[in-house]
Amino acid sequence: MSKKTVSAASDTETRATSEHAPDLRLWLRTLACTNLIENHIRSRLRAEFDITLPRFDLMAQLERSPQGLKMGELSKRMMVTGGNVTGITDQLVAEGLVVREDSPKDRRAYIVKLTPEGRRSFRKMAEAHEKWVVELFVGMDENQRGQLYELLAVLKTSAAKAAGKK
Amino acid sequence: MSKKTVSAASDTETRATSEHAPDLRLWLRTLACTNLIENHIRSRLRAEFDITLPRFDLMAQLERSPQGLKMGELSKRMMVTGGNVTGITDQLVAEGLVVREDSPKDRRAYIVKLTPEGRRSFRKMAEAHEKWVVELFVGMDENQRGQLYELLAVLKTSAAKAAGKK
DNA sequence: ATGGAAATATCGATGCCTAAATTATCAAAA
DNA sequence: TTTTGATAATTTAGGCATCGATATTTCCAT
Repeated sequence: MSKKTVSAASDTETRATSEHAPDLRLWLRTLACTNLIENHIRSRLRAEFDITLPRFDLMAQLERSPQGLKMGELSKRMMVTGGNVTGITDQLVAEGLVVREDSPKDRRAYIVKLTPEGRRSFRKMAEAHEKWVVELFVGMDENQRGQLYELLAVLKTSAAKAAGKK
Repeated sequence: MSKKTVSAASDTETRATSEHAPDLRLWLRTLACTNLIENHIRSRLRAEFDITLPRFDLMAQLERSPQGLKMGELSKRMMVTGGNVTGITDQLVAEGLVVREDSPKDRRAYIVKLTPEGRRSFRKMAEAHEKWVVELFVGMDENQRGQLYELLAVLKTSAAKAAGKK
């Protein structure tokens, strides 16, 4: 009867099987959605602004903290390791988009800030970025978006708790 | 009145500002959830089985396609580039967990399959993996999980459409 | 004060990931 | 045939990401 896998799946979710726990299927679907959107945004950022997603993300954090952030704060907020932040910051410094200033309070720490050019550059990109995101969610109605937002809050709490206590 | 940012945010979602479009906040929350869960699973896979998440994912694809998969099919299903699949497969071959067989139909292509050891090894890991996922979702009730699952289907369709054309 | 634990950032090794170029094969048309 | 174009996989170069180790500095209990 050749079920002939609907093929051309192109999708992480295909990892799920009917025997799998519903939670697993739910997780794989979540992952598939995120990858789809993230990959799309990543390639558009590259194509249209010649910037990488991690650099954009770091700049976004600084945009909303005009007083600047310490490396460790960036690391926490971006949910990546400290060594990683060091590397991304190096690149952005080399491009003149951010600066590392010595912290007056703590000689171990730096305060990272957007440069004027960095701020200008980011604002232009952020505008386009937001438009792309809106496009990607346009197939959901107002109500669905609201529900999804609330459900993800529940999930976040659940996962943070489970992940936190080892 | 110093709202004083609830701080200790530790969260990508902090990128959102009240001025941001609701869609953007929704997207950032989605991303935060995924990162939280994915990072947790990644570190447990490493700690308990000394394997990376990408290798686990590749093996998971093969587990449910016992006839084997071509490199390109793996690439599509995992939503990563072909060059990436080449590298991950190399590692798994070196570990004796998968094999590359010549395709009888097409001399350009390989068929990748789990070895008996790979299958045995994967099944043990998958069992633990599924348990972790269940733990992470335990804070959502049955109804919420069902709703989330359906809403993500809508999102996936929406995003695939928007990302596809253009 | 001071000695030890914790915090801040960086570095080095390793592996993932992409984009672009390359090699080899296939398939279909001139 | 032989050319043409597409497809399958790899390779290369650059950047992202983790982990573990290191050097400095800070904090605190003595």
